[in-house]
Amino acid sequence: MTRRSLEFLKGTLDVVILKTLSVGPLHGYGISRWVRAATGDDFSIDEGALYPALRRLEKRGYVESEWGTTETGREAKFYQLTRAGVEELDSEMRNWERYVEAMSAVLGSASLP
Amino acid sequence: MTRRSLEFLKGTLDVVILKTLSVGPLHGYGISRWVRAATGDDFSIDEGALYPALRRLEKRGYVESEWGTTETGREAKFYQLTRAGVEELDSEMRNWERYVEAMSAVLGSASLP
DNA sequence: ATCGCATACCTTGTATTCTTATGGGTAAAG
DNA sequence: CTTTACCCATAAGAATACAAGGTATGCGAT
Repeated sequence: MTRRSLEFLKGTLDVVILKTLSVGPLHGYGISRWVRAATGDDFSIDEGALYPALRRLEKRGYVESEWGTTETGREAKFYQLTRAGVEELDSEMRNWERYVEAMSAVLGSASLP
Repeated sequence: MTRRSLEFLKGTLDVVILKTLSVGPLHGYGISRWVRAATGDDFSIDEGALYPALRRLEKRGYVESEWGTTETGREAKFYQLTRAGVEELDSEMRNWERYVEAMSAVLGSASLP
């Protein structure tokens, strides 16, 4: 059976991107591929969401960009985390964990027999 | 220290409401209180989100409403799950679990030392 | 008695963020 | 030479949550 890719819950894309960049500088397309691979196609970042998100993150000072050349010899804009970005990632990850706990508290409770 | 209430990720409010109603029929204010209690104030449903959400769910046939009287003698609109609502809850809960797994796959991976 | 508080409903406006659609361009592979 | 993979980007649209405000009732305390 075909497992459709999940839609992103609004607000979680940023932390996914930041986390991906915590491995090292990467360009948009690379981020997209990394995420898809890491999640077994469960997450597939649409480019219409990715590039605006990267600009958003840059505007907020969480990432910096620089044009460079990929391993395959193409021009690409490489993004890397700033110090503020590292802190933001840390903060958002804790937030996510707390969110999951809260959801568990609700969804895990007993319902009617 | 003060723990601010978490913002809802868009898309998860519905499943929280449906789950709350799976315990039994309840009115809006009661849902709000139940959720706050169950999550230790981590989730606090804003009324500007709750009532539109209930209408949305009713429009989609996942809940039905009926005016009644609360234990405290007030008029209140009681909502209860429909059969379709039960299925939707089930579906959304599985979806949520899959989402958490995908997020774990990303956030749990090793980053730079 | 009346004041405030908790209870209960609702609407409007605003902001954010994702999706869908669309567009451009280069290089490698079939 | 045509398709696939690589790479960037914007615009229109939908969806949803938040903020803020408004209405009204019953109850306990002053």
